[in-house]
Amino acid sequence: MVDVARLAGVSVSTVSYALNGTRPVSAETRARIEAAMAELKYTPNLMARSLRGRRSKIIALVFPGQGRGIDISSLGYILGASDHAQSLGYHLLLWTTEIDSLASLRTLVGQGLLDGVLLMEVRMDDPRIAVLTEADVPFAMIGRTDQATETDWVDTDFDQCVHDALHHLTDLGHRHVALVNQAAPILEMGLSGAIRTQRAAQRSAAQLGLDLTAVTCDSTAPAGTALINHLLDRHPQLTAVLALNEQAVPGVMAGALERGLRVPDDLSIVAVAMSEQAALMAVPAITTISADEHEMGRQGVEVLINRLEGQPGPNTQKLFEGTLRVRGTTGPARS
Amino acid sequence: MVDVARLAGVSVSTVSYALNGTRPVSAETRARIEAAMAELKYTPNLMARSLRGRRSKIIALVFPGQGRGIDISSLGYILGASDHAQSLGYHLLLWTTEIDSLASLRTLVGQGLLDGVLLMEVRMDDPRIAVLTEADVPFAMIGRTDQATETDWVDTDFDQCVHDALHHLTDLGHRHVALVNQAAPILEMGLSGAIRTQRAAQRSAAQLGLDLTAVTCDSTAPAGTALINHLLDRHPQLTAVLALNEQAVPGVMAGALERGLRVPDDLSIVAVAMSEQAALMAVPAITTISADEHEMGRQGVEVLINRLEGQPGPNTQKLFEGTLRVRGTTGPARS
DNA sequence: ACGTCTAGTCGAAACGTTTTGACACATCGT
DNA sequence: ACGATGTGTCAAAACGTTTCGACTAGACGT
Repeated sequence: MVDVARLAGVSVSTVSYALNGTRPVSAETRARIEAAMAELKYTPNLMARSLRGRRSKIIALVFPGQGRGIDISSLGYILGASDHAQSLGYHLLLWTTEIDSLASLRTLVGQGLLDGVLLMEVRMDDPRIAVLTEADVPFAMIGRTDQATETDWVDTDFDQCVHDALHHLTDLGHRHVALVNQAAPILEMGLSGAIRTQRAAQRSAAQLGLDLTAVTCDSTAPAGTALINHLLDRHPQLTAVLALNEQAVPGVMAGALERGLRVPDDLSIVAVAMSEQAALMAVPAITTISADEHEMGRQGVEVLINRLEGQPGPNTQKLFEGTLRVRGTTGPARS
Repeated sequence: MVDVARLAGVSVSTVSYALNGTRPVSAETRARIEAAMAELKYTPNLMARSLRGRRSKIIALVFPGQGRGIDISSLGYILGASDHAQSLGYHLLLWTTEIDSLASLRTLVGQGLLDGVLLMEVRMDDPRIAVLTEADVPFAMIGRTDQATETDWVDTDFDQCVHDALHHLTDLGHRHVALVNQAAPILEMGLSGAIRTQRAAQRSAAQLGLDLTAVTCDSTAPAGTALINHLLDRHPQLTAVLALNEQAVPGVMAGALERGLRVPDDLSIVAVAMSEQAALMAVPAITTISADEHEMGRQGVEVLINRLEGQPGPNTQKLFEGTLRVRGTTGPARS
């Protein structure tokens, strides 16, 4: 920058003003400065800028992805967030350590590297919020806590998803439905989507007069297979499955087939919050109800950056309705 | 840091020495400093450190993920890289803009924010290398270019994968095999894995006396379905498919089933570089040959950071063999 | 003709570290 | 008893920006 200033015959501060428009600069001076920058291939140093200006244009996406295995929908969120961050001129740091490691989160935000944080895999009572509040780091969430009034978030409308899914099944004549949720440890630690789905399913089932059996299932295809076998042994009257477990669903289908059941003739399946891609990979393609993950990731970043740059204002909270896509795994209940 | 120094009754430089071990500090002084740091909840500021020390401990993972849709194996690489970066004390920046946008890459590395770059989706002749070399930014690749002697990389051994896969099919009596590769634009732009697979397949087929039909296919299940129909119309003698297209494979299976063909009895399928998870989601589970993506992502970071911190030395280049996992989609050729 | 405003520019201080050179003191081999 | 070596500490310079206060010159209203 000193070189640019010298070459353009102005002071460094003038170069800075030309760069940021902080103060007016005459047209001819600006032209000389720009020429000098081009000639020297000058790019502003982000570290110095951040150090002085105490804003780094870096946000972190906190994604403790290990507990659940890898699902495609997660990648959708991540890519959506990353794309949008870049288009808004931000850098996206990916932080994948386990959710319980609060110390590492504290260190991360303490380093003064981040302008803000976007939280994924939110729990109903999420200890990370205290850490971030204490460190005074702005944040937003993809997902929401139990009392989520004072925070910014985007989330899937699980109530609506579950209700519409169960409604769909009821319309087809199903009366006995199993909810295949995430793995037990995940429910125990209170992952928001899993808990909300559970609650919504119980509520909707009661309302629709359905018999609902709620079970947990590890996030692997084999676990799904084992589970559906166990489930059908115990509850032979079951004709439908509502699943919040992208990875177990194919296993459930496989298990049903192995038992000689046809999908959807003998067993209907509808998956909540499963990605399009995963749904289309199965044969038959899976009936799903979910919100667009890419868009949600995008909006998460949008909300966060709005908080960073906008005036204080009230919290932004966006609920995304899922669209029911009836594909090949739901049909009339066998009589 | 000034506060810590004051509280501990030493100078800032001494605090710095205690922090980094740059110079000896007496045990009692160190204890006082540590107490002061704890009391003040001091965390070193990364921006200042980077500005002065000209190393940021930030690396970027350049992952132009949009061209191909989203596949699970990609997420494996990303998570592997992210985990390992963190365990080595680095931050991982995710950069997802399109591969052709060299200008944006130039800007990124020009900002002096990055210690190094890890490149994914490498082309046989990759223009990004020139950009990085010119900007004098250390880099490593997951994948490799055509003449990859002067660079650091980790890559799947596509030759071995393809050869073993075709060998497996030959052993089962297959003589007429189709190679279902990535989408045409991806091959045209020279994506390394796709090109290598193509070449290796042709070479191995010739060697094994196989009749090989190589085709491209968009990365979606429906495209796979359309393709296999077209393919079987034209080449009814086909009994096996070798695929490098995680997302099309389920579509290929579905298409075959719709035609009344059984898998693997009438059509065998083996997928190259498909993730475990995707393979297990299908029914029957898909026979694959692939390297561990998580481990490769990990090693990519390892190699990069080794270059950053180690002495100059020769280039590190690691080829990962794929392991053949025979599952439910390969069987004896129908006679 | 006088103060007031705005455009345009500059020099210097600040952001929070690391690193350099210098110094004091003790230990050691001869 | 003497230089050499090693340990422990400090003050100050640097890293590359942004921003503050100050200044000039012209325009404007009265």
